[in-house]
Amino acid sequence: MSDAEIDRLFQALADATRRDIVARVTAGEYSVSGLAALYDMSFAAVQKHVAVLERASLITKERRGREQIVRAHYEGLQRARRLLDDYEAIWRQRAGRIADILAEEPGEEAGR
Amino acid sequence: MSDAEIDRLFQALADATRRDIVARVTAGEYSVSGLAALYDMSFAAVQKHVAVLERASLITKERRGREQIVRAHYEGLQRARRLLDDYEAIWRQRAGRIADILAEEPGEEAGR
DNA sequence: CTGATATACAACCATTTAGTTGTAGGTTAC
DNA sequence: GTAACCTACAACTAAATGGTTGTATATCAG
Repeated sequence: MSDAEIDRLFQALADATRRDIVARVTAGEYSVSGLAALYDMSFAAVQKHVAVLERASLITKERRGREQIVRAHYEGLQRARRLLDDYEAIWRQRAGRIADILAEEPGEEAGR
Repeated sequence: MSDAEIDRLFQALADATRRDIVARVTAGEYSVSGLAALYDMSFAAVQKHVAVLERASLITKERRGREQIVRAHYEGLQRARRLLDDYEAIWRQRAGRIADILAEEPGEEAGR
């Protein structure tokens, strides 16, 4: 996963409207206009938010007649969560090292 | 946790340099200038990235003499991860509902 | 005290973002 | 076919972002 992809992923999540869209389409299906009706902004603005989420692989669109059905793309969300898990792993690793150092007998060279 | 706080959290993670800073200060201690030496940009630019991470509660700074020591703030990272966990919970809930619907006996009113 | 180091912050610039309105192209209903 | 609806996209604006340089302040070494 490239830096640019990860950038897009977190950038997409850094907006309350977009997070709400993700939550809603995760729970059920919505058309773009169905989503647009929920927010106090223009259709075009919501359409742009949907486009940002799509580029971030957090949702997918599928045409059904004249509507475009928006669905959550579970994998995108999973990838974001795994990245944060990786940071937590680094943290736990460090916590383990500190515990090791503290467990060393006093008088020994702690840094060696 | 307010929308603005969550915005700041994900926004802070949406930059490769800042993610690298988080990873490094999670593994060990760095001063601001110690971090700045790692990247091909001005000290002031790195300082700004550190400020963004601090406002997002992903790191803390502590003055030690003339240096400012940067440390990871585990709680901030945890909060981000929990938010993504919440989305996954919504997903699983939906997956459960779908399984329930599929499990209903054919002939019953599925929508009722 | 002087000089070097570490940080903070203001001012500026280019680019991106989040919103708007307007226009155009398909699809459905009648 | 015509009207209504859904979507796409261009063009514009205001504000935020990511970078720069320059200046000021505090700390440490000698």
